[in-house]
Amino acid sequence: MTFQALRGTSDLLAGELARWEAVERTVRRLARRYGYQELRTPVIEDAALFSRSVGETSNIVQKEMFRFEDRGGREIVLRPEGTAAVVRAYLEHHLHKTQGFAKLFYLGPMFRAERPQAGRMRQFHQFGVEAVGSSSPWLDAEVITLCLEMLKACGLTDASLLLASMGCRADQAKSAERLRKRLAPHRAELCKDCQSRFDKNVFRVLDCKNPTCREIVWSEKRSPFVLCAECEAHFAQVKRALADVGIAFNESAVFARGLDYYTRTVFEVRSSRLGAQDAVTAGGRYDHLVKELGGPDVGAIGFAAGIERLLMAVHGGTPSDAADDHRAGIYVAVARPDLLAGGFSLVQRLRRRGVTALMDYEGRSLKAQFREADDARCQWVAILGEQELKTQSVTVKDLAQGSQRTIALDAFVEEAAQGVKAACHR
RNA sequence: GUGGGCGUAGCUCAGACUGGUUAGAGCACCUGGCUGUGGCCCAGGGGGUCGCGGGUUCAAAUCCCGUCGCUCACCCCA
Repeated sequence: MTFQALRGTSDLLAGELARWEAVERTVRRLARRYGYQELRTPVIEDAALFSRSVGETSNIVQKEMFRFEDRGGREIVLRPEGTAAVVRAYLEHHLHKTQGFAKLFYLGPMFRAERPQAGRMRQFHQFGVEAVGSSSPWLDAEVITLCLEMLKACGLTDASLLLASMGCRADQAKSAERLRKRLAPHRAELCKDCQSRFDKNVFRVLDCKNPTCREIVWSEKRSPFVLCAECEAHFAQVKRALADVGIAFNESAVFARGLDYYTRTVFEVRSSRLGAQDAVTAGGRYDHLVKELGGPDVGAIGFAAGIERLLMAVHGGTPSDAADDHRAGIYVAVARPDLLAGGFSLVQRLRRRGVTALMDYEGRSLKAQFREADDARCQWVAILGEQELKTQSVTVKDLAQGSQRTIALDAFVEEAAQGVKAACHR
């Protein structure tokens, strides 16, 4: 009986992890540059948090949450997204009272019980940014700019930004009504899914792939979306601010986010280097969520980016072992198995002085030890043999140059430790 | 939840259509040539319930059925 990682989950090994760490470093560096502070929330939350925020009728809540009952009969879920939890924490720690406005970012795993495919995992990872407590359009521009800067700094070169405004709640109701009125005469012709979408969430009919549905939707040229004067002004300001800092975008009237909390500005960043799941980032304003979760009536905006998708778009299928010429560290090789004790005390002396040091404990041939030193990309091999033992010295070979010399043991340890210190000051 | 493709060595894959001696290759790994020296070369070696279960047959990696897994797509989304 052998075990394997659950469907839609995966292990990350050293080579791949280097890329993840680079993304995490970049995200933290840029987030702080823009004044956002890291927040870590639990992976499990009260199920109601998401049904209330993301929406009872949303796909995520209806069929994609990992849900279970704990011993006290509480409904628990593995978080399917980050925004609701951030707002929950914002309120739980009274950030609305102590600082009013909070700029937060997070990084971590999310869970959705979907059928896996390219760019879609059951446990996937996101980094995200949330600015909670303001309705300023400048903040929309800041968040979108930060998002693009992060993606670019991570190496994404073909990001395309899609921008739209869903309007306020009143606008959405009006738009929905207009759309329903337009579709009503053709209701019987719509596909089965759209029949139910008509009542549940009409906007979803707009991105139906069914040819008949498409034809009906597009038969009227005028957009079903209406924006009130305030929302129109807000959106115009966002677009102006983005243009001022040189951010290019495509405006699209027909994409609407499938999460109920979105209002006004919504955006998505896609990459052409991805398959069917081409959204690397999505986000938008959620001006009523804080209040709906029991807080004050303040606006907020944020986004979440999929790390797996980002890495896929940046590196494609390139293997990650990145065998560069960089060599570092010392491999201690012993000429005979009975010298293992001397070798072990030498690697420990080196490690305690901050030097990377490796050795083989199997008592293998020098040839095998050298091969391993080379595979591990060590810079030097320090040989301990009979001759060295007699004179309390080591023979040190530079693997890149092939040169070799014998020096006193204590002097060697000192030299190696100084070398590390020098490298740190550089 | 629905469809397509694929499961043979650690990895990438031949072999399958036209069942037939001990199931192969390359890479990786180990050992030796070079008894105190890496990369290159040469020689040798270890490693496989052919995903699993059943059926057909004298005989199944190969044909049939089922099942599990992976993968891509739909849906939806990061």
